[in-house]
Amino acid sequence: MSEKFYITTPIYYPSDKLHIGHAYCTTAADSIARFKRQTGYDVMFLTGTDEHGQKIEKIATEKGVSPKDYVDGVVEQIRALWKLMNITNDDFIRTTDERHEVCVQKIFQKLYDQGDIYKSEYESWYCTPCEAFWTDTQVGEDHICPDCGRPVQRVKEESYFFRASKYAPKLIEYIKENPEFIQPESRKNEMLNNFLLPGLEDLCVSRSSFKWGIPVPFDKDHVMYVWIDALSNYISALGYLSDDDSKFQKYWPADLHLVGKEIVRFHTITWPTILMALGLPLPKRVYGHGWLTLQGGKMSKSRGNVVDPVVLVGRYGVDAIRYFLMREAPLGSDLMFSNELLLSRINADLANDLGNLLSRTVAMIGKYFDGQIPQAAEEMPEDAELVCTASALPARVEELMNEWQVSQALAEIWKYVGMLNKYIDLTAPWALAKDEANRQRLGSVMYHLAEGLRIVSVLIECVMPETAVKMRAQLGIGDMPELQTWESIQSYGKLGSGITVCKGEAIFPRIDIEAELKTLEELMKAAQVKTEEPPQAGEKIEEASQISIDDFKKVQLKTAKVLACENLKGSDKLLKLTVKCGEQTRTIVSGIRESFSAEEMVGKTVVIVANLKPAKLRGTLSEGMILAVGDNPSIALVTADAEDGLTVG
RNA sequence: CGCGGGGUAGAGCAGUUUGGUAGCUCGUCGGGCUCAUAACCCGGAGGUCAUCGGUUCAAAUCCGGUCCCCGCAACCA
Repeated sequence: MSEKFYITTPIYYPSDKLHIGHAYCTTAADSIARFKRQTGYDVMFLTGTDEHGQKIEKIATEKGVSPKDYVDGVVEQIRALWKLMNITNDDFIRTTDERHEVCVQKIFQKLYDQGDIYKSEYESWYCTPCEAFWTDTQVGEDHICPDCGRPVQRVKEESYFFRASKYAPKLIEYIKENPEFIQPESRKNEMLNNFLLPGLEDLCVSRSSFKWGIPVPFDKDHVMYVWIDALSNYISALGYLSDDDSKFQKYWPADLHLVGKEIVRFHTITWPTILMALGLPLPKRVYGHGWLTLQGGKMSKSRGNVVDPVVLVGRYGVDAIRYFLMREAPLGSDLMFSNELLLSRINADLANDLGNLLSRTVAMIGKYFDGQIPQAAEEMPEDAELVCTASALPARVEELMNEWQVSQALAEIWKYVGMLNKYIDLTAPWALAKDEANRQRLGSVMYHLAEGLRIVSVLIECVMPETAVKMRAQLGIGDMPELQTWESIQSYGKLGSGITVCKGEAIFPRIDIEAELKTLEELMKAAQVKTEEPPQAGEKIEEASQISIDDFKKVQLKTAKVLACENLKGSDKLLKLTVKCGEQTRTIVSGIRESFSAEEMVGKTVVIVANLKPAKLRGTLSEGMILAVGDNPSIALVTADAEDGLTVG
């Protein structure tokens, strides 16, 4: 019976659609899960969504739908994203699943019954108009609501608390005795010095200020606060405390909780103390991965600098994106993202090194041997190094993958790809082909290239599953599963001769980076409503890249009449406009308040970009963009002396 | 002095644990090759390793001071 491996991602908060940072974490987990399966483990890979809480309740209310309907919609998008990214999770847990709610209520009850949960008072700041609670740091020294800017009041709320403090000494001991538990290592010290050693406070685990949560079983006025609800997903999904807990018996404790570095704390302190109270073993490892950063800063919805994975996958294919995410930086450190880095990585590693290697190999086998992979003959010195590297590679990759060094593993594989390219130069097959006497040698060279590529296809499969398939199709081994297993690359030379290769399309077409950067910039802009800051004059002018009429037609410009307009609360630059565009009315948020008052906007007929992807600005969904010229505070509007709802063009 | 991470060639990073000729990828310049996706291969240029001081025969690496960047501080992965 094979050994089990249980890996999880965090459950994501479906307040909005996910961005590439979430995709990063899930792709990493997926690559590791696939690798474990490949090397013979019985894998359980879990991801899901954390759907309760005040924030979701509020967003749903604003949109006029029930919280459940709202999250149902977002969750569908998330599932679609994982499908698009080729994520092979074995289960998808939602905290609104009945199985989860039942389980969590049992856990809560159990902790209460054994005296680990007690009733007390929770003191914080409250903003009455926003109906929101805030922490000391959130309200700042001035005690101002971070949302609406109005003063907040100090209030006390009755809450249930979990006796986390009781388990702190035991946890400190555990962390010290299990240095592998928190990774990377630097996080361990952070947790100990920052939170555990100074003394752990008990945890507020219920709220009565909002309703969108799992009810506390013995107190109708309270719903559970995030901690027990969300963290328990890792065991509720396995059927803990249910009629059938066979999965729990089999897979718990988790082998790896892969989490973002900002939630390491909850996974290495909160979660373990809950597990200790339940008398359950702790996860073997919690790994805090880094973030995707943009221009040195963190990507976040509120900064409006999110990168949409769907756009990128649509343009370059899922494997290119998966490769970039896994290759560009070690899992533990931050990963700098820019379009330029992405494109140059795709070109250099995937198009030039790997894609071109496959292409030239298959072409030469076609040209010199009618497409039949020849036999390897006598081994020459230059072959030996290749064979030696290839033979050692699987073990090396396995070692690195087992330390979650996906990036390093890929680097090792690419060293071998580099060697194969160099091997072609060294052996100069085109020269060998000129003399029939070299036919055996030529065949040998072709064989080593084909076998090398087969091995690479197996090694990269966990990160680039589609590419592995494409490579094998071209190598003519697509329908030979025995040549695709991890086992099959343990010894060099499993590839038989006489197999017919099949020249196909370039697996990674080379990208014209300069042109593509411009295109991408446009796409990203389109996906991300322009807001407060219009481009600085003079900065962006350069020569605008030329576009075709078809490109232009993609932008739907329409006339729209401003029916109503108000200042957007919480902002000093934005106006919220309600416009009529033909049959429909829509809301548009625009950063023109420094130039126009709300009153003077009403009644104007302006030109809008009608098919701009909606985006949220200061909490309000903006469904379009108003065209204007110049900079604040002297913007001029592009107005039209015409009906609303007409197409401009 | 809240805690943690970082400052190494034009860009992104490794090297710091166990001091001893500063390395990788991209870019750039020159050469080679023509099987291949203007790709591949070879070579060159480019760094006072943030800064000041200390220890040492020897410091990117150890110690201390200063400056700057980033993250965490009850939940944006």
